[in-house]
Amino acid sequence: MTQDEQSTFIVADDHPLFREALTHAIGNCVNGARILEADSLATLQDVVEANPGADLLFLDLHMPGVSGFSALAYIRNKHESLPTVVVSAMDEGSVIRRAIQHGASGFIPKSSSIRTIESAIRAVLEGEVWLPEGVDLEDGALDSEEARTAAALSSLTPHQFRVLMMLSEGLLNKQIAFQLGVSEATIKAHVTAILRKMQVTNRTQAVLAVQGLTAKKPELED
Amino acid sequence: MTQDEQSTFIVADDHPLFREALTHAIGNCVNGARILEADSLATLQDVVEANPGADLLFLDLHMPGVSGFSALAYIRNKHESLPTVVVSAMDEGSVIRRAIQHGASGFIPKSSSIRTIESAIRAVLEGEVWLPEGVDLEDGALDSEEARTAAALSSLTPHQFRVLMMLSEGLLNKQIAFQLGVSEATIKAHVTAILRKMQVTNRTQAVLAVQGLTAKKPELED
DNA sequence: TTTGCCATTAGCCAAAAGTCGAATCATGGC
DNA sequence: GCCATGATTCGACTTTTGGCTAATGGCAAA
Repeated sequence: MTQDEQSTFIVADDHPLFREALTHAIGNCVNGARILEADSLATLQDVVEANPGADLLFLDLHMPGVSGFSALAYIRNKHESLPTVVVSAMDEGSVIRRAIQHGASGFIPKSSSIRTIESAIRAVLEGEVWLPEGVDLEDGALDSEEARTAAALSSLTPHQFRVLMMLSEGLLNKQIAFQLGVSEATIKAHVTAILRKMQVTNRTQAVLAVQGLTAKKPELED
Repeated sequence: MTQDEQSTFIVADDHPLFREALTHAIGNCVNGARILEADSLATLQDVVEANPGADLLFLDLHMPGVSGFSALAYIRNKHESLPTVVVSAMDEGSVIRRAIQHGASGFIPKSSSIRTIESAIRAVLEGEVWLPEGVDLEDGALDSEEARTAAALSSLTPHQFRVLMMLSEGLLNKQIAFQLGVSEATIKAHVTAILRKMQVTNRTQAVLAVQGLTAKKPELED
């Protein structure tokens, strides 16, 4: 139990090479950093739950098991004390803006140089919000529909969230049950709870709500 | 049966004011144009089916009953002789590119001036592909997943397509049956045919495929 | 006219989805 | 230690889905 003072970082990305690069960058910024890696939604949840006091999470928007802002919205609302930096290959302004609106402390395009990444890490560790050059946030309002979905997501338990992500892949209850190693009855119970919390009446509507958090165009009004 | 030589235009947009503006613009470009209007998927289908020889269709990407490129892909593949110009408030390059890839003969941002719109109409009537200034198409390849979905959509009958769009709103068979004024058995027959043609095994997967045609980000690879 | 295709419906059946109530288990507070 | 809370689990039951067969009428092309 000799718990020392070192910082803990979580790197969630399904690309091993990129995880390594990020790990290096972190090492260059912080001495003796403890770095935990996750390459899927399942491991990410395990790591986050097991390390509530982690100092910073690096989160890719696209990993096995989740896509879009679902994981960001879920984790940010569940663990408000865990600053999260989004790391993504999509560097369009609208994606960056939404990431910040969902609570990200920064946004690092995957095309960034090591030098840039390191300065981003340093900035975020000091409590700043780091953005790529040339990006400003203008209005800070999240689409109300999207905000409602994000709030609903954050009310889900870890298992429920994972089940919802699997529903969003079009899987049957039976398939989900098999993959999670529980009975179909358990999945049904989870689904019922999900539908209730998301205020929808069937799985298709739940999936549609989640899809609204997947990277998409801002729909301009006329 | 005194069929004269006048041109027929179809304007599909749920915004009456914009339909009127477009109608005016068309009138300024073509003498004695016959203009048919549609404000929803249902009326659009009726008009298109009833006027197979129409000369040009103006199609909004967002109307009651459809969203995204579904209607464009469906109509373009069903009625290849009907040139279609997409009219949309979303004027990002990726949206324009995909519209053209789905067979549009042009793209008119709703923010365009009357003058611009008229020159667009003239260009398209002469067989050109009209784009906003500063947009070029670069590569012309449609995402293969998206192309497969588009092909599947075009194999649907009009009723099947409408049912699929209603599935995509999360409606029950019973609700769809009520709205269309037919029995639930009919809807079930349609759904079965839809699943077969789209090569999926349940309605959620069908809806996910359609969602892939809704405006979304190009997912960059790393 | 004959031949398809489409739309419509019914009926039957198996599978999947969704609801309810209840048992178990862990965890944190008193 | 004990209790309350909430997460997870599950079986039983009802509703919805989806597949299959079969029959009807309309409509358009060969």
